[in-house]
Amino acid sequence: MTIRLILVDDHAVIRSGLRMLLEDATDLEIVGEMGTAREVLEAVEKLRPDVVLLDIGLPDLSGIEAARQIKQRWPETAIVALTIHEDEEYFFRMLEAGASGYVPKRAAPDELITAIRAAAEDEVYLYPSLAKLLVRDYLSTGFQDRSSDMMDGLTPREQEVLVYLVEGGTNAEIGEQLHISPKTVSRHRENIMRKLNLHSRTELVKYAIRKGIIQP
Amino acid sequence: MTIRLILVDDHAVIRSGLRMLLEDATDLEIVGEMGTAREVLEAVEKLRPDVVLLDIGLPDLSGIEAARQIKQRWPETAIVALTIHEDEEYFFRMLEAGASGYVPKRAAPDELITAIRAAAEDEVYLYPSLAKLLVRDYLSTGFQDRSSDMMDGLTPREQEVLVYLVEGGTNAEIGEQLHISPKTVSRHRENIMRKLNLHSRTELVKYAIRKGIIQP
DNA sequence: GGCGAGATGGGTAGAACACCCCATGAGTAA
DNA sequence: TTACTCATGGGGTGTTCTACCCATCTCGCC
Repeated sequence: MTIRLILVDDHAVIRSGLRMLLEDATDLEIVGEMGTAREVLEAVEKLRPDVVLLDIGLPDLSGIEAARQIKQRWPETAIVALTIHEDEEYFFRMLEAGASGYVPKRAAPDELITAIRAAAEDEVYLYPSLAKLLVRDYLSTGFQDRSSDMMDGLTPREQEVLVYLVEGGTNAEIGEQLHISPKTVSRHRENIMRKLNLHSRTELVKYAIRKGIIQP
Repeated sequence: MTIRLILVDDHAVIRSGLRMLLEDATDLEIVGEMGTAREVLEAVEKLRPDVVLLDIGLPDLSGIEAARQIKQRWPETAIVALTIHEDEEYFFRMLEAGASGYVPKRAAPDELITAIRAAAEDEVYLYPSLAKLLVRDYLSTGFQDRSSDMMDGLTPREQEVLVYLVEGGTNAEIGEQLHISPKTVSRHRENIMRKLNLHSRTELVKYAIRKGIIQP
Protein backbone atom coordinates (compact mmCIF):
# COMPACT_ATOMS: atom_id res chain seq x y z
CA MET A 1 0.00 0.00 0.00
CA THR A 2 2.08 2.86 -1.29
CA ILE A 3 1.48 6.55 -0.84
CA ARG A 4 1.16 8.39 -4.14
CA LEU A 5 2.91 11.72 -3.91
CA ILE A 6 3.29 14.92 -5.92
CA LEU A 7 6.24 17.29 -5.36
CA VAL A 8 5.76 21.01 -5.86
CA ASP A 9 8.59 23.50 -5.65
CA ASP A 10 9.68 26.09 -8.15
CA HIS A 11 13.33 25.27 -7.56
CA ALA A 12 14.31 22.38 -9.80
CA VAL A 13 17.37 21.50 -7.75
CA ILE A 14 15.39 21.22 -4.56
CA ARG A 15 12.70 19.26 -6.33
CA SER A 16 15.16 16.73 -7.68
CA GLY A 17 16.84 16.56 -4.32
CA LEU A 18 13.57 15.85 -2.58
CA ARG A 19 12.75 13.20 -5.11
CA MET A 20 15.93 11.31 -4.38
CA LEU A 21 15.54 11.83 -0.68
CA LEU A 22 12.03 10.45 -0.65
CA GLU A 23 12.76 7.55 -2.94
CA ASP A 24 14.51 5.95 0.00
CA ALA A 25 11.16 5.47 1.64
CA THR A 26 9.77 2.47 -0.19
CA ASP A 27 6.20 3.20 0.77
CA LEU A 28 6.28 6.49 -1.12
CA GLU A 29 5.78 6.72 -4.84
CA ILE A 30 6.37 10.06 -6.52
CA VAL A 31 3.89 10.25 -9.37
CA GLY A 32 4.51 13.84 -10.36
CA GLU A 33 6.80 16.80 -9.89
CA MET A 34 6.15 20.40 -10.87
CA GLY A 35 7.02 24.02 -10.27
CA THR A 36 3.85 26.07 -10.63
CA ALA A 37 0.44 26.09 -9.04
CA ARG A 38 -1.35 25.76 -12.34
CA GLU A 39 0.51 22.57 -13.12
CA VAL A 40 -0.39 21.20 -9.72
CA LEU A 41 -4.09 21.69 -10.17
CA GLU A 42 -3.98 19.88 -13.50
CA ALA A 43 -1.84 17.13 -12.06
CA VAL A 44 -4.07 16.52 -9.06
CA GLU A 45 -7.04 16.21 -11.38
CA LYS A 46 -5.25 13.72 -13.57
CA LEU A 47 -3.13 11.75 -11.12
CA ARG A 48 -5.22 11.87 -7.95
CA PRO A 49 -2.31 11.62 -5.55
CA ASP A 50 -2.71 10.82 -1.86
CA VAL A 51 -0.43 13.63 -0.78
CA VAL A 52 0.80 16.89 -2.27
CA LEU A 53 4.10 18.19 -0.90
CA LEU A 54 3.80 21.90 -1.45
CA ASP A 55 6.14 24.85 -1.19
CA ILE A 56 4.53 28.19 -0.33
CA GLY A 57 6.58 30.41 -2.60
CA LEU A 58 5.32 29.51 -6.03
CA PRO A 59 5.73 31.95 -8.90
CA ASP A 60 2.21 32.08 -10.32
CA LEU A 61 -0.05 31.52 -7.34
CA SER A 62 0.79 31.29 -3.67
CA GLY A 63 1.05 27.82 -2.23
CA ILE A 64 -1.62 28.82 0.23
CA GLU A 65 -4.12 29.59 -2.48
CA ALA A 66 -3.11 26.44 -4.33
CA ALA A 67 -3.77 24.41 -1.20
CA ARG A 68 -7.14 26.04 -0.74
CA GLN A 69 -8.21 25.16 -4.26
CA ILE A 70 -6.94 21.61 -4.02
CA LYS A 71 -8.83 20.98 -0.79
CA GLN A 72 -11.94 22.55 -2.21
CA ARG A 73 -12.03 20.37 -5.30
CA TRP A 74 -10.46 17.20 -3.96
CA PRO A 75 -10.89 17.14 -0.17
CA GLU A 76 -9.49 13.65 0.10
CA THR A 77 -6.09 14.85 -1.10
CA ALA A 78 -3.76 15.60 1.80
CA ILE A 79 -1.40 18.54 1.68
CA VAL A 80 1.94 18.92 3.44
CA ALA A 81 3.51 22.37 3.39
CA LEU A 82 7.29 22.38 3.10
CA THR A 83 8.62 25.88 3.47
CA ILE A 84 11.27 28.16 4.85
CA HIS A 85 8.67 30.32 6.58
CA GLU A 86 8.19 29.65 10.26
CA ASP A 87 6.19 32.64 11.33
CA GLU A 88 2.61 32.70 12.43
CA GLU A 89 1.43 34.45 9.29
CA TYR A 90 2.03 31.65 6.81
CA PHE A 91 1.50 28.87 9.26
CA PHE A 92 -2.06 29.73 10.21
CA ARG A 93 -3.07 30.63 6.70
CA MET A 94 -1.81 27.28 5.50
CA LEU A 95 -3.77 25.50 8.18
CA GLU A 96 -6.90 27.42 7.22
CA ALA A 97 -6.32 26.40 3.65
CA GLY A 98 -6.53 22.80 4.80
CA ALA A 99 -2.95 21.60 5.09
CA SER A 100 -2.39 18.36 7.01
CA GLY A 101 1.23 19.06 7.77
CA TYR A 102 3.63 21.95 8.03
CA VAL A 103 7.36 21.23 7.93
CA PRO A 104 10.10 23.87 7.79
CA LYS A 105 12.93 23.13 5.40
CA ARG A 106 15.36 23.11 8.29
CA ALA A 107 13.69 19.98 9.61
CA ALA A 108 15.41 16.61 9.43
CA PRO A 109 14.60 14.39 6.43
CA ASP A 110 12.94 11.83 8.68
CA GLU A 111 10.53 14.42 9.94
CA LEU A 112 9.43 15.18 6.43
CA ILE A 113 8.75 11.54 5.72
CA THR A 114 6.89 11.24 9.01
CA ALA A 115 4.74 14.20 8.03
CA ILE A 116 3.91 12.67 4.66
CA ARG A 117 2.93 9.37 6.18
CA ALA A 118 0.80 11.11 8.79
CA ALA A 119 -0.94 13.15 6.11
CA ALA A 120 -1.69 10.05 4.06
CA GLU A 121 -3.35 8.50 7.13
CA ASP A 122 -5.50 11.59 7.46
CA GLU A 123 -3.56 12.65 10.50
CA VAL A 124 -1.67 15.87 11.07
CA TYR A 125 2.01 16.43 11.61
CA LEU A 126 3.21 19.77 12.91
CA TYR A 127 6.77 20.78 13.54
CA PRO A 128 7.23 21.33 17.31
CA SER A 129 7.94 25.05 17.20
CA LEU A 130 4.78 25.57 15.17
CA ALA A 131 2.63 23.19 17.17
CA LYS A 132 3.45 25.39 20.11
CA LEU A 133 2.01 28.39 18.32
CA LEU A 134 -1.18 26.52 17.67
CA VAL A 135 -1.58 25.39 21.26
CA ARG A 136 -1.02 28.88 22.52
CA ASP A 137 -3.58 30.20 20.11
CA TYR A 138 -6.07 27.53 21.09
CA LEU A 139 -5.65 28.27 24.78
CA SER A 140 -6.14 31.96 24.29
CA THR A 141 -8.91 32.25 21.74
CA GLY A 142 -10.46 28.89 21.04
CA PHE A 143 -9.27 29.40 17.45
CA GLN A 144 -12.56 28.71 15.73
CA ASP A 145 -13.04 32.20 14.38
CA ARG A 146 -9.49 32.95 13.38
CA SER A 147 -10.13 32.74 9.68
CA SER A 148 -12.75 35.45 9.76
CA ASP A 149 -10.66 38.39 10.89
CA MET A 150 -7.82 37.67 8.40
CA MET A 151 -5.92 40.74 9.66
CA ASP A 152 -3.85 38.65 12.04
CA GLY A 153 -6.11 39.34 14.96
CA LEU A 154 -4.85 42.84 15.59
CA THR A 155 -7.43 45.25 16.91
CA PRO A 156 -7.93 48.57 15.05
CA ARG A 157 -6.03 50.44 17.71
CA GLU A 158 -3.18 47.95 17.57
CA GLN A 159 -2.94 48.28 13.82
CA GLU A 160 -2.80 52.03 14.22
CA VAL A 161 -0.05 51.85 16.82
CA LEU A 162 1.84 49.38 14.65
CA VAL A 163 2.15 51.98 11.91
CA TYR A 164 3.68 54.50 14.28
CA LEU A 165 5.97 51.88 15.80
CA VAL A 166 7.52 50.89 12.52
CA GLU A 167 7.92 54.51 11.49
CA GLY A 168 10.62 54.54 14.11
CA GLY A 169 9.24 56.67 16.91
CA THR A 170 9.80 55.94 20.61
CA ASN A 171 6.93 55.02 22.85
CA ALA A 172 6.90 58.54 24.26
CA GLU A 173 6.74 60.20 20.84
CA ILE A 174 3.97 57.91 19.67
CA GLY A 175 2.03 58.48 22.85
CA GLU A 176 2.19 62.21 22.31
CA GLN A 177 0.86 61.92 18.79
CA LEU A 178 -1.98 59.63 19.78
CA HIS A 179 -2.70 61.51 23.02
CA ILE A 180 -2.15 58.46 25.18
CA SER A 181 0.48 57.56 27.74
CA PRO A 182 3.78 55.95 26.69
CA LYS A 183 2.77 53.02 28.84
CA THR A 184 -0.30 52.40 26.76
CA VAL A 185 1.76 52.49 23.61
CA SER A 186 4.08 49.96 25.18
CA ARG A 187 1.10 47.86 26.18
CA HIS A 188 -0.20 47.81 22.63
CA ARG A 189 3.28 46.97 21.36
CA GLU A 190 3.49 44.00 23.71
CA ASN A 191 0.14 42.68 22.55
CA ILE A 192 1.10 43.12 18.91
CA MET A 193 4.37 41.30 19.37
CA ARG A 194 2.74 38.45 21.25
CA LYS A 195 0.04 38.04 18.64
CA LEU A 196 2.48 38.07 15.77
CA ASN A 197 5.16 36.06 17.55
CA LEU A 198 7.74 38.79 17.03
CA HIS A 199 10.29 39.90 19.60
CA SER A 200 11.95 43.11 18.48
CA ARG A 201 11.31 46.30 16.61
CA THR A 202 13.45 45.23 13.71
CA GLU A 203 11.27 42.16 13.24
CA LEU A 204 8.24 44.41 13.51
CA VAL A 205 9.55 46.61 10.72
CA LYS A 206 10.21 43.68 8.43
CA TYR A 207 6.76 42.29 9.15
CA ALA A 208 5.14 45.62 8.33
CA ILE A 209 6.99 45.88 5.05
CA ARG A 210 6.07 42.34 4.11
CA LYS A 211 2.43 43.16 4.76
CA GLY A 212 2.64 46.40 2.83
CA ILE A 213 1.76 48.47 5.89
CA ILE A 214 4.66 50.79 5.19
CA GLN A 215 7.16 51.30 2.40
CA PRO A 216 10.83 51.01 3.24
CA MET B 1 40.16 11.81 -10.44
CA THR B 2 37.23 12.65 -8.21
CA ILE B 3 36.15 16.06 -7.05
CA ARG B 4 36.04 16.35 -3.27
CA LEU B 5 33.02 18.35 -2.25
CA ILE B 6 31.50 19.95 0.85
CA LEU B 7 27.78 20.77 1.08
CA VAL B 8 26.64 23.76 3.10
CA ASP B 9 23.01 24.61 3.70
CA ASP B 10 21.18 25.22 6.94
CA HIS B 11 18.15 23.26 5.79
CA ALA B 12 18.72 19.61 6.57
CA VAL B 13 16.12 18.45 4.08
CA ILE B 14 17.73 20.33 1.23
CA ARG B 15 21.17 19.16 2.26
CA SER B 16 20.18 15.52 2.26
CA GLY B 17 18.40 16.02 -1.01
CA LEU B 18 21.47 17.55 -2.59
CA ARG B 19 23.62 14.75 -1.33
CA MET B 20 21.47 12.17 -3.04
CA LEU B 21 21.21 14.26 -6.13
CA LEU B 22 24.95 14.67 -6.45
CA GLU B 23 25.77 11.08 -5.63
CA ASP B 24 24.57 10.24 -9.10
CA ALA B 25 27.61 11.97 -10.52
CA THR B 26 30.37 9.42 -10.00
CA ASP B 27 33.16 11.94 -10.29
CA LEU B 28 31.88 13.80 -7.22
CA GLU B 29 32.66 12.72 -3.69
CA ILE B 30 30.88 14.46 -0.86
CA VAL B 31 33.35 14.54 2.01
CA GLY B 32 31.35 16.76 4.34
CA GLU B 33 27.98 18.31 4.94
CA MET B 34 27.12 21.10 7.36
CA GLY B 35 24.71 23.86 8.23
CA THR B 36 26.70 26.74 9.67
CA ALA B 37 29.58 28.89 8.48
CA ARG B 38 31.69 28.10 11.48
CA GLU B 39 31.50 24.41 10.77
CA VAL B 40 32.52 25.08 7.18
CA LEU B 41 35.66 26.94 8.12
CA GLU B 42 36.71 24.10 10.39
CA ALA B 43 35.83 21.52 7.78
CA VAL B 44 37.75 23.22 4.99
CA GLU B 45 40.78 23.35 7.21
CA LYS B 46 40.53 19.67 8.02
CA LEU B 47 39.21 18.13 4.83
CA ARG B 48 40.68 20.42 2.16
CA PRO B 49 37.90 19.92 -0.38
CA ASP B 50 38.20 20.91 -4.03
CA VAL B 51 34.82 22.62 -4.04
CA VAL B 52 32.49 24.09 -1.44
CA LEU B 53 28.82 24.24 -2.42
CA LEU B 54 27.56 27.11 -0.38
CA ASP B 55 24.16 28.55 0.42
CA ILE B 56 24.06 32.28 1.12
CA GLY B 57 21.50 32.23 3.88
CA LEU B 58 23.39 30.66 6.73
CA PRO B 59 22.26 31.28 10.28
CA ASP B 60 25.51 32.33 11.89
CA LEU B 61 27.41 34.10 9.13
CA SER B 62 26.38 35.09 5.67
CA GLY B 63 27.51 32.77 2.92
CA ILE B 64 29.19 35.76 1.33
CA GLU B 65 31.37 36.34 4.33
CA ALA B 66 32.06 32.63 4.63
CA ALA B 67 33.18 32.59 1.01
CA ARG B 68 35.41 35.58 1.58
CA GLN B 69 37.13 33.92 4.50
CA ILE B 70 37.55 30.61 2.71
CA LYS B 71 39.13 32.24 -0.34
CA GLN B 72 41.37 34.32 1.88
CA ARG B 73 42.75 31.36 3.82
CA TRP B 74 42.60 28.65 1.18
CA PRO B 75 42.59 30.31 -2.27
CA GLU B 76 42.83 26.98 -4.05
CA THR B 77 39.41 25.97 -2.77
CA ALA B 78 36.67 26.71 -5.30
CA ILE B 79 33.30 27.98 -4.17
CA VAL B 80 29.97 27.51 -5.89
CA ALA B 81 27.08 29.58 -4.55
CA LEU B 82 23.75 27.81 -4.56
CA THR B 83 21.00 30.17 -3.56
CA ILE B 84 17.47 31.37 -4.04
CA HIS B 85 18.67 34.94 -4.54
CA GLU B 86 18.93 36.08 -8.12
CA ASP B 87 19.23 39.78 -7.62
CA GLU B 88 22.21 41.89 -8.46
CA GLU B 89 23.12 42.62 -4.88
CA TYR B 90 23.98 39.10 -3.75
CA PHE B 91 25.34 38.06 -7.08
CA PHE B 92 28.01 40.73 -7.32
CA ARG B 93 28.96 40.47 -3.70
CA MET B 94 29.43 36.74 -4.07
CA LEU B 95 31.64 37.27 -7.09
CA GLU B 96 33.70 39.79 -5.18
CA ALA B 97 34.05 37.29 -2.39
CA GLY B 98 35.67 34.95 -4.87
CA ALA B 99 32.96 32.51 -5.91
CA SER B 100 33.64 30.41 -9.02
CA GLY B 101 30.01 29.70 -9.71
CA TYR B 102 26.60 31.05 -8.93
CA VAL B 103 23.60 28.79 -9.42
CA PRO B 104 20.04 29.65 -8.41
CA LYS B 105 18.10 26.85 -6.78
CA ARG B 106 15.59 26.93 -9.59
CA ALA B 107 18.28 25.69 -11.97
CA ALA B 108 18.22 22.17 -13.34
CA PRO B 109 20.27 19.53 -11.47
CA ASP B 110 22.57 19.11 -14.46
CA GLU B 111 23.45 22.77 -14.35
CA LEU B 112 24.51 22.45 -10.75
CA ILE B 113 26.77 19.52 -11.55
CA THR B 114 28.18 21.40 -14.51
CA ALA B 115 28.94 24.35 -12.24
CA ILE B 116 30.73 22.13 -9.73
CA ARG B 117 32.87 20.52 -12.41
CA ALA B 118 33.71 23.92 -13.87
CA ALA B 119 34.70 25.24 -10.47
CA ALA B 120 36.94 22.25 -9.84
CA GLU B 121 38.74 22.98 -13.11
CA ASP B 122 39.30 26.55 -11.97
CA GLU B 123 36.76 27.77 -14.47
CA VAL B 124 33.64 29.76 -13.79
CA TYR B 125 30.04 28.77 -14.34
CA LEU B 126 27.38 31.44 -14.22
CA TYR B 127 23.70 30.89 -14.65
CA PRO B 128 22.54 32.61 -17.86
CA SER B 129 20.25 35.19 -16.26
CA LEU B 130 23.10 36.22 -13.99
CA ALA B 131 25.78 36.16 -16.66
CA LYS B 132 23.62 38.67 -18.44
CA LEU B 133 23.76 40.97 -15.44
CA LEU B 134 27.52 40.76 -15.44
CA VAL B 135 27.82 41.54 -19.12
CA ARG B 136 25.47 44.47 -18.81
CA ASP B 137 27.44 45.78 -15.89
CA TYR B 138 30.71 45.35 -17.73
CA LEU B 139 29.42 47.19 -20.76
CA SER B 140 28.13 50.11 -18.74
CA THR B 141 30.70 50.76 -16.07
CA GLY B 142 33.75 48.65 -16.64
CA PHE B 143 32.84 47.03 -13.30
CA GLN B 144 36.15 47.56 -11.59
CA ASP B 145 34.88 49.97 -8.94
CA ARG B 146 31.53 48.41 -8.20
CA SER B 147 32.34 47.29 -4.71
CA SER B 148 33.18 50.73 -3.46
CA ASP B 149 29.96 52.51 -4.29
CA MET B 150 27.58 49.84 -3.10
CA MET B 151 26.86 51.37 0.24
CA ASP B 152 27.56 55.06 0.60
CA GLY B 153 31.10 54.94 1.87
CA LEU B 154 30.82 52.11 4.32
CA THR B 155 33.97 50.08 4.83
CA PRO B 156 33.80 46.35 4.06
CA ARG B 157 33.64 45.48 7.70
CA GLU B 158 30.89 47.98 8.29
CA GLN B 159 28.87 46.58 5.43
CA GLU B 160 29.26 43.17 6.93
CA VAL B 161 28.18 44.27 10.37
CA LEU B 162 25.23 46.10 8.83
CA VAL B 163 23.86 42.86 7.48
CA TYR B 164 23.90 41.28 10.90
CA LEU B 165 22.44 44.35 12.55
CA VAL B 166 19.38 44.40 10.34
CA GLU B 167 18.87 40.67 10.70
CA GLY B 168 17.87 41.54 14.23
CA GLY B 169 20.71 40.24 16.37
CA THR B 170 21.93 42.01 19.47
CA ASN B 171 25.43 43.41 19.70
CA ALA B 172 26.48 40.49 21.84
CA GLU B 173 25.12 37.90 19.42
CA ILE B 174 26.72 39.56 16.43
CA GLY B 175 30.03 39.87 18.23
CA GLU B 176 29.97 36.19 18.97
CA GLN B 177 29.33 35.32 15.35
CA LEU B 178 32.07 37.59 14.04
CA HIS B 179 34.49 36.72 16.84
CA ILE B 180 34.78 40.31 18.01
CA SER B 181 33.69 42.06 21.17
CA PRO B 182 30.17 43.50 21.49
CA LYS B 183 31.82 46.87 21.94
CA THR B 184 33.38 46.66 18.52
CA VAL B 185 30.06 45.77 17.00
CA SER B 186 28.58 48.76 18.73
CA ARG B 187 31.43 50.90 17.47
CA HIS B 188 30.81 49.82 13.88
CA ARG B 189 27.13 50.47 14.36
CA GLU B 190 27.84 54.00 15.54
CA ASN B 191 30.02 54.67 12.53
CA ILE B 192 27.43 53.23 10.17
CA MET B 193 24.67 55.33 11.65
CA ARG B 194 26.77 58.48 11.53
CA LYS B 195 27.76 57.89 7.91
CA LEU B 196 24.20 57.15 6.82
CA ASN B 197 22.65 59.75 9.11
CA LEU B 198 20.40 57.18 10.74
CA HIS B 199 19.57 57.05 14.41
CA SER B 200 17.87 53.78 15.24
CA ARG B 201 17.77 50.16 14.30
CA THR B 202 14.39 50.49 12.67
CA GLU B 203 15.75 53.15 10.33
CA LEU B 204 18.68 50.86 9.66
CA VAL B 205 16.34 48.03 8.68
CA LYS B 206 14.38 50.22 6.28
CA TYR B 207 17.59 51.49 4.73
CA ALA B 208 18.84 47.94 4.23
CA ILE B 209 15.61 46.87 2.58
CA ARG B 210 15.62 49.91 0.30
CA LYS B 211 19.14 49.01 -0.74
CA GLY B 212 18.27 45.35 -1.24
CA ILE B 213 20.76 44.22 1.37
CA ILE B 214 18.12 42.03 2.99
CA GLN B 215 14.65 40.89 2.10
CA PRO B 216 11.82 41.81 4.47
C1' DG C 1 -26.79 41.78 35.43
C1' DG C 2 -22.70 39.69 34.21
C1' DC C 3 -18.99 38.53 31.01
C1' DG C 4 -15.39 39.19 27.79
C1' DA C 5 -12.78 42.21 24.89
C1' DG C 6 -10.71 46.45 24.07
C1' DA C 7 -8.39 50.55 25.52
C1' DT C 8 -6.41 52.83 29.04
C1' DG C 9 -2.61 53.37 32.58
C1' DG C 10 0.97 52.29 36.63
C1' DG C 11 5.19 49.75 38.38
C1' DT C 12 9.48 47.05 38.09
C1' DA C 13 13.66 44.78 36.35
C1' DG C 14 16.99 43.57 33.26
C1' DA C 15 18.67 43.97 28.89
C1' DA C 16 19.76 46.55 24.97
C1' DC C 17 20.57 50.76 22.69
C1' DA C 18 22.56 55.44 21.36
C1' DC C 19 26.08 58.43 22.12
C1' DC C 20 30.02 60.17 24.16
C1' DC C 21 35.13 59.47 26.02
C1' DC C 22 39.57 56.98 25.37
C1' DA C 23 43.35 53.83 23.28
C1' DT C 24 46.36 50.28 20.22
C1' DG C 25 48.00 48.04 16.14
C1' DA C 26 48.12 47.20 11.00
C1' DG C 27 48.30 48.79 6.84
C1' DT C 28 48.63 52.36 3.30
C1' DA C 29 49.41 56.53 1.02
C1' DA C 30 51.65 61.11 0.86
C1' DT D 1 58.64 59.19 8.39
C1' DT D 2 54.40 61.04 8.99
C1' DA D 3 49.63 60.94 8.49
C1' DC D 4 45.66 58.64 7.67
C1' DT D 5 42.06 55.00 7.57
C1' DC D 6 40.47 50.80 9.36
C1' DA D 7 39.45 47.41 12.78
C1' DT D 8 39.84 46.41 17.27
C1' DG D 9 38.37 47.19 22.21
C1' DG D 10 37.61 49.49 27.08
C1' DG D 11 34.65 52.79 30.06
C1' DG D 12 30.57 55.53 31.24
C1' DT D 13 25.74 57.58 31.09
C1' DG D 14 21.35 58.17 30.18
C1' DT D 15 17.54 56.48 27.37
C1' DT D 16 14.79 52.98 25.45
C1' DC D 17 13.06 48.59 24.95
C1' DT D 18 11.09 44.01 26.32
C1' DA D 19 8.54 41.49 29.43
C1' DC D 20 6.30 40.67 33.28
C1' DC D 21 2.96 42.22 37.34
C1' DC D 22 -1.21 45.01 38.44
C1' DA D 23 -5.56 47.93 37.81
C1' DT D 24 -9.91 50.68 35.92
C1' DC D 25 -13.38 51.94 32.47
C1' DT D 26 -16.45 51.25 28.56
C1' DC D 27 -18.85 48.78 25.33
C1' DG D 28 -21.51 45.13 23.21
C1' DC D 29 -23.60 40.79 23.90
C1' DC D 30 -26.14 36.93 25.89
